[in-house]
Amino acid sequence: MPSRRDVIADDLRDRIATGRLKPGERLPSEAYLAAQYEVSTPTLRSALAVLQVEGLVEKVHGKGNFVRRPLRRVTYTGGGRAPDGQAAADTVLSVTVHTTRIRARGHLATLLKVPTGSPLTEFLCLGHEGERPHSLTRIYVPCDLAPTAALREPLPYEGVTTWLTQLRPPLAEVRERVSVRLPTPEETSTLRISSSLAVLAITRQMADTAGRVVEAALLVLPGDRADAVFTTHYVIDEKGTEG
Amino acid sequence: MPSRRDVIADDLRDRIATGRLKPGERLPSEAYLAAQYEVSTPTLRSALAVLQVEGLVEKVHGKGNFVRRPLRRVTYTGGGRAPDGQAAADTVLSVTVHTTRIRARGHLATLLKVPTGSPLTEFLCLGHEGERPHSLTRIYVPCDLAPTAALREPLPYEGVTTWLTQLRPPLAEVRERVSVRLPTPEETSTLRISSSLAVLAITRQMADTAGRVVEAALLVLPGDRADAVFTTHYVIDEKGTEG
DNA sequence: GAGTGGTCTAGACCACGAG
DNA sequence: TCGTGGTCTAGACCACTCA
Repeated sequence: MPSRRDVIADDLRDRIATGRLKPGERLPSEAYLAAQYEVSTPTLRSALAVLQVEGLVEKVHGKGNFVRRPLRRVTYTGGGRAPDGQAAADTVLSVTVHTTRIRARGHLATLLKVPTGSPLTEFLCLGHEGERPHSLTRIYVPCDLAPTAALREPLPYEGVTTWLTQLRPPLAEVRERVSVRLPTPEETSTLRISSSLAVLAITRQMADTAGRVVEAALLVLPGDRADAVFTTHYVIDEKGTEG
Repeated sequence: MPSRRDVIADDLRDRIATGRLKPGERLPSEAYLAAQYEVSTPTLRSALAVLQVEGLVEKVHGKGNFVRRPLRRVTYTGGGRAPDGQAAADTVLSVTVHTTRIRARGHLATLLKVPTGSPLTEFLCLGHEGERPHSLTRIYVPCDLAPTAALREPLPYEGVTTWLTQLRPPLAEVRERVSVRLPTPEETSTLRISSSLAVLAITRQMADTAGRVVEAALLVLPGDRADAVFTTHYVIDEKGTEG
């Protein structure tokens, strides 16, 4: 038994898909649409909420509801580098918002495998595509490993990643954990997304050949336009295959 | 300015976190809670909706609202194998629901890099944890590569993965794309999840040393209890590092 | 100030589950 | 049958945007 909400959402979705409502276009007011569909405003609004979490409609308080322009998808490349061998994420405009020294505690200390209270350098990076932010990255590096220049002048994200490739001992392993969750209120405002839009959360650990964790990173990407790609190469050796 | 919905959601969340409401316990009725918080039922219900998408509360029509038991997290291991070198996902009870022959078309043909209309074998697998389903996997293999036994008697998921390790030419690359989206109505009922709970969708391509795609898989995992872990090892050679 | 969305109310009626 | 949640209504009042 389809609810009125779903019937209306389906109809509006179809109107958008067929171009009768164009990207960027403002929808009729909620009051008008409610009258058109012969439902109350809460019912119409619940239909719009469906389209909102689907990323098809954007609500702007005081202005109206708008058909969202199709978003270019953001692709995160796992393994610490992009397919062409460049450092990952170097093609996006990325802005380092903040570089600070903090002390490891709780989950962060566990991730970096350092004692609680160890000094860390935090890089807070906000990725942009034009005006819109599309990624929030918090990178943590043990202080003795961080480039000393980083604290004098903010280092861009690319700087951190390219610097990592020059490590001694060299980088040996990247471990990335991907999960889905709702954004925190802070992430909601920073990324300018709806609080009901799930995000792709990636926790990255990078270790050198000595087994030391040289970087831990927490990445947050909007779920409606983010992909993460991981490529594993099998190496043939004398005893079989290895991931 | 915190809305009443958020105030109520925060309070109930706290009651659950501190154990004043225990896992599995039934909440007071919505009418009772609405009276207790001095709000109308729609307002109270919107607060419960918040907790529902957070996975803290489960609504059961005709019975009541229940505190969800903490779910064991499901970890998908990328790269085609689990950390111990075993085939991935071999520790979960996995059930092959269906094995069929279909023909490649659209996105699937692109994924497998075969012409439209090519015969494929589809393995439809449902992973379980006890009574609850926790993963839906659709595996596609070109028919000439699929074990002929597979069509006589259903092959379990483990069978497919172990069989892949014995390929000639051997497996050379696994490429996995992770994204977030809302479940389709079919996935909602198969996985028994809310239609508003985002899922982790993984598209996997496996190629042999000749570059032929020997398997494409579409995995769907509930976002509230699924993680995916990817590990990349850097191999040191004479000219530098390689992912 | 006019028009928009954001929130909330106090009910109504229906569908489901258990006794 | 009774209590539960599911859906919906008709309207109120507030907050934001823009002329």
